Parts: sequence; structure tokens; C-alpha cells
Amino acid sequence: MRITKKERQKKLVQALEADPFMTDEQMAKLCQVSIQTIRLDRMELGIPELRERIKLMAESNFDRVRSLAPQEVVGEVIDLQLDQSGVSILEIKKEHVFERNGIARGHFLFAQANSLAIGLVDAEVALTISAEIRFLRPVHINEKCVCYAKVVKSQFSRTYIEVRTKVNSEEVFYGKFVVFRQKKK
Amino acid sequence: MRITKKERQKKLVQALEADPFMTDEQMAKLCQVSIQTIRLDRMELGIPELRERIKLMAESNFDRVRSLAPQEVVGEVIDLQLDQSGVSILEIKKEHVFERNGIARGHFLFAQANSLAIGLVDAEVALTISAEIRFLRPVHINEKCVCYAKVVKSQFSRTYIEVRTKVNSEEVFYGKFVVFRQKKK
DNA sequence: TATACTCTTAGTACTAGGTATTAAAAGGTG
DNA sequence: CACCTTTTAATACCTAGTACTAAGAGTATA
Repeated sequence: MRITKKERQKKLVQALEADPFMTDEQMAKLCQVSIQTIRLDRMELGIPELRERIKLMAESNFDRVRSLAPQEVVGEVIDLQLDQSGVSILEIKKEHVFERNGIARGHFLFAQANSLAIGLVDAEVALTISAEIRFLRPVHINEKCVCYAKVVKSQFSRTYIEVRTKVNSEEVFYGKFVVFRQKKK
Repeated sequence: MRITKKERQKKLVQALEADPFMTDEQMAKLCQVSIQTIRLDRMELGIPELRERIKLMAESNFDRVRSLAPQEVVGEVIDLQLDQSGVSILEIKKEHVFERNGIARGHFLFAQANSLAIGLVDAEVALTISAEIRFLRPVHINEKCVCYAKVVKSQFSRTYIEVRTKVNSEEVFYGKFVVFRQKKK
């Protein structure tokens, strides 16, 4: 016995973390033991077989891809008057919050506001130039952030937009955005 | 022959788009044809078998999971002196940019900066209170954003952090963050 | 009507990467 | 030496296929 069972199992877990696509055969070679030993190890450790592992990975990302892939806008736009105002909603889920305390990471609120501000501008190219933002109170998991954006001024190639995000009519985020635009449609 | 071959194949593609986890058997039932017909259809359409499909999904998201799942931080932290300074790198990929023009959406640069600023603060709870940010030039796909954050002041329960993001020593983003902190570790 | 042709179904052999089970060998410890 | 854990081996079976051959069904064409 070269290394102990415990050590081998530890090694296995690490190896699978680095490359979850290993077959039992490959693991057996890696650990210099028989395939049966590997299978017993997987049993003990509660590690499913390759195909199950792959499936779990694919499934877990499938939802995420679906909910995050239409990434052009963060949050669901429910109202939009181009060059005037818009409203979007973002429900804070576990992927948005700090594990530790369940408080939403600021950049998601920013992303919602930024997306809406950009989406508001009726131009071929619209890019954020600058922003002044304020996080007024922490937002928690399961809260629905309703984001209101309003164009306050449009000068030369710049659009000035004011954004307020509320949770139950309580303001949680405020931002002033300056957006650069090029060539009206 | 109820529906034509073309119609059936169209149906198949749509069904698989909605649920890529279907076996040939399930598809056969769905289309009211034999399993062999489904296999011929897959051949013609160049659709791989279930296991291959699942594997492709898992693989394609594996990289993304790696780079995005440790979501506590957007970007890879390569240097960190708590309460002093830190550096992180974010490579702009296709999921970060506007499809239209290949320019990075601002909120990713913000997220990188915000994450680093929060990560810099050595406290149990650290939350962004406000930020003043400026996007100095557009960042394109494949560019590597190196983000430098520096604590400039720490007063009461607030930490003031300055962040500069560069691409090839050219400044692309600048931000001043105010971070709230609670209870030192 | 017979023939040609596409479409569909059936059946067999084989594959990877396993599970589940039983049994035997190897190794270390009291 | 006996006991017990650990490891290996062997066998039957499973799923979701591939690869291939062959035959039947349905339709159009000479």
C-alpha cells in the first residue's frame, strides 16, 4: 500500500474538482489502483458516476444560461419610452447576493440601472461615460428591485439620465448616468 | 405518413432546443415514429447523441463556471494587501460585450472594480455606499483589464478607495468608491 | 402494371461507462 | 495464527447509443 485510503480519496476529490470529466479508468490509473477500488471510493464519498456528474453540470448551467444569457439587459424591461423613461424589474436571487449575509452585491443593482440607461438611448451606439451612484440601503434576497430611469437632459452627443431603484416604494439605489450616443437611428 | 419528414425534423430541432435532455426514445414517442427514424433524422441534421449533447453543454459552461462562479469576485485577484491595495485581472470575452459592436458593457468593468474594492476591506461586512465612476475609453473583446485599487482614507466606518483599470497601460476606467464596513475581523 | 425511389421500420452485433453482487486474495494488527 | 480492513477479480446487467444489413410501405414515373 503506497498511500493510505484517506489520502487517495482526498486526491480523488481534488482531481475531480480540477477535471470532473474523468472516467473511473482514468482515475484508477492516476491512483495506481484497480477500477473497483475507485468505485468503492466513489461510493463512500458519494460521488456519482461520470455521466451523472456531467448531466448535473449541464443541468445546473442550463437554467443559468437561460436566465442570464439574454444579457443585453440585466433585469426585465417592463416599460420603455425611448429617449424619455423606462422601468425594469430585477428579482434578487441567490446568485446575486453575498453568501455570507444574503445582501445583494452592488454591481447587480448597478448593472440593472446601467442596462436600462443604455437601453433608453435611441442611438446606434450608446456607451456609459460616467456615473455617480449611491446605494441607499442593502437589498436582500428575494426582494424585487424596480428601477426607474428618466432622461433629464440631452446635449450634443450626451444623454443625462437619472435612475432610482425601489423595493416596495423604498428607495435603495440612486444614480446619475451620462451616456454617450452616436448616430441616431 | 402523418406529417412530412421536413416538418418532423423541424419539430425535433425545436423540441431539443426547449429540452436538450431528451433521449431518442422520448423523441420517437413525441413524433410517433420509430427510434430508427429519429436516429436517421439526427444523422441528417448533424445532431449528436444525448450523451454528447450533455457533455458539450457541460464543457462549454465549465469554463464560464470557473471564471464566473466564484462570483464573490468578478475578475481574478492576483495581488491583495488587505486595507491597502489590490490588483485583479478580467479578460473581456464575448459574454461581456455588446453583440453589436464588441464593446464591453460598462457594468462588467464596474463589477470588477466594485468586487476588488469590497474584497480589499478587511471587515465582516463590507458594502458599497456610493461611487463616482468614469469610463475613459471603450474596451473591446479579448482585451485584458488590469484593475488597481488603493485605499486612500479610512474614517469611522467608511473606507475610501480609488480604482483605476488599465488595458496595456492605457487607462480605461476610473472610480472612487466609498465602502461601508462593520466589525473588524 | 411493373419498376424505381424515398422513407420508415426491424433486427443484430457492438460500444462506453457504468451498477450490483459475490467471492477471493493481500496486508497489517492484536 | 486469526481477524479485519482493504483491494482486486469476475460476472450479470443497464442505458443510450453506433454501425450495419435488410425488408416493408408509400408514392411517382416509364
